[in-house]
Amino acid sequence: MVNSEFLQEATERGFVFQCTDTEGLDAALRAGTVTAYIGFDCTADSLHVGSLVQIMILRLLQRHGHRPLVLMGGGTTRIGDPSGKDETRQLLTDEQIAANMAGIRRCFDPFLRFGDGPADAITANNDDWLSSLGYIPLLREVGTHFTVNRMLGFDSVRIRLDREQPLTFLEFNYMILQSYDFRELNRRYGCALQIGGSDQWGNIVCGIDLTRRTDNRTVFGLTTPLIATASGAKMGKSAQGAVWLTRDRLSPYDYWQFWRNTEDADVGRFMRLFTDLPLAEIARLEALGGAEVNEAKKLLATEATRLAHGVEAAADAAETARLAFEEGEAADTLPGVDVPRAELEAGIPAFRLFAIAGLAGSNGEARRLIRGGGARINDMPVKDEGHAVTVADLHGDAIKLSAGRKQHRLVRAA
RNA sequence: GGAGGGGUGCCCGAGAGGCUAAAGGGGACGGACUGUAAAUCCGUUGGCGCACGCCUACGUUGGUUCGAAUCCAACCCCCUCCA
Repeated sequence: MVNSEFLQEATERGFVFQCTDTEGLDAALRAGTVTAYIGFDCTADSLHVGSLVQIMILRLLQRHGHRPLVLMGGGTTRIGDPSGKDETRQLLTDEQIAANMAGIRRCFDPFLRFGDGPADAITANNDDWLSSLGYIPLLREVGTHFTVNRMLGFDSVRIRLDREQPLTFLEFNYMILQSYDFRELNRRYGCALQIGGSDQWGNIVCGIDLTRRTDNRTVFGLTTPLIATASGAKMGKSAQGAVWLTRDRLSPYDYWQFWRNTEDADVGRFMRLFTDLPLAEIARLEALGGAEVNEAKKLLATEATRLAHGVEAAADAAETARLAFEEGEAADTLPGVDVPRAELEAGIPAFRLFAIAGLAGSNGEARRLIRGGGARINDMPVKDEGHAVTVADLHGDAIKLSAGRKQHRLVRAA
């Protein structure tokens, strides 16, 4: 039985997969402010919804008065975490890592409050301590606490070995460095909890052991479940590709659409994980049957978009979608592209325009889209892929392009 | 260091001189049916203003051939066993 508000709500909302010591953690959470960290790889310059569970649990932690610590893996990204990957990752240059880190850091701003207060979120970069480690001193000081016997038993290692995929010695050391991180964060910030995806279990447990053995301090680990859709697909793909959290990668409108298209069976679960809506209200919405779940999906979409992009962008996205799908009108807030007026006056072949608008990845793909009957201009099906689109097609100041029933773009003359 | 096996499109995986832009599956996209859902069925799935045609692509670089993903050589990488 858990009594701390945070752990209780985290459990009810579906954030908890495993915990190293539920009672101990619960007691610590009740005793005072707990600092908890999650590490983020700097392998891309933005985060997508695959990391949203981690971000949301930090947010929940902060809502309950505890302190989130975002650890940027500036150092560990130079190694590459083998967990959950069946192939060695391409090594990144230090410049790429630095650039990625800056991009990722920005993703947290809408979700967490950073500052100097007791429950304000803070960031750290493990490159600050990992890069200056000396090999021999590290082996002597930390290496003695790890047995190869045990390391070989970890899933991240075992999976590679079983699949006969290579695991380099570089990657093999990842868990040692992550363990070092936990101990270091405990020393520097009093961090007592590491949270991570379920594939991080082994790495987290190692860190707990190391901290106990060398510092005689008790720290805790908590993992979140892997989030898949009800039909079993990995979550986080949209027609445009990955569902990024930043608007320069994916517009708030498309972000809203991603949530709007949630499968029926996932609505309740996703609302619990990805919105701040009260559990009682979610329970009510979840009970809606048949086509009524669409109301719940709209709320899910608007709430999730509000968290990532703000109230205004969320309301705009909801209204844009309402006009497009319920009134059949093209709101001028639909994502769009500008095309030089002169080109439009000269006439642009339809297939070309769909590619320019980003509704097709290449001219050829656009041609196929048109041949397949999935392309519309101003809601009129396109029959001729080479048909010249001109200023005469402007409705108001824009041309509405549609790929399929769901993807719409506006083309404006500039 | 030695012996054997292997590197194919987004992924898995077949192909073993021309019929191969490369079977099959998955994924993705489009169509039908719906509720902007799922399931199902159908279609599409390298690039190019794409009827013809040209270009790029079966680890890399060369070679043999009228013709190579397929044969040869060297190299790189991976796996297994031995040392």
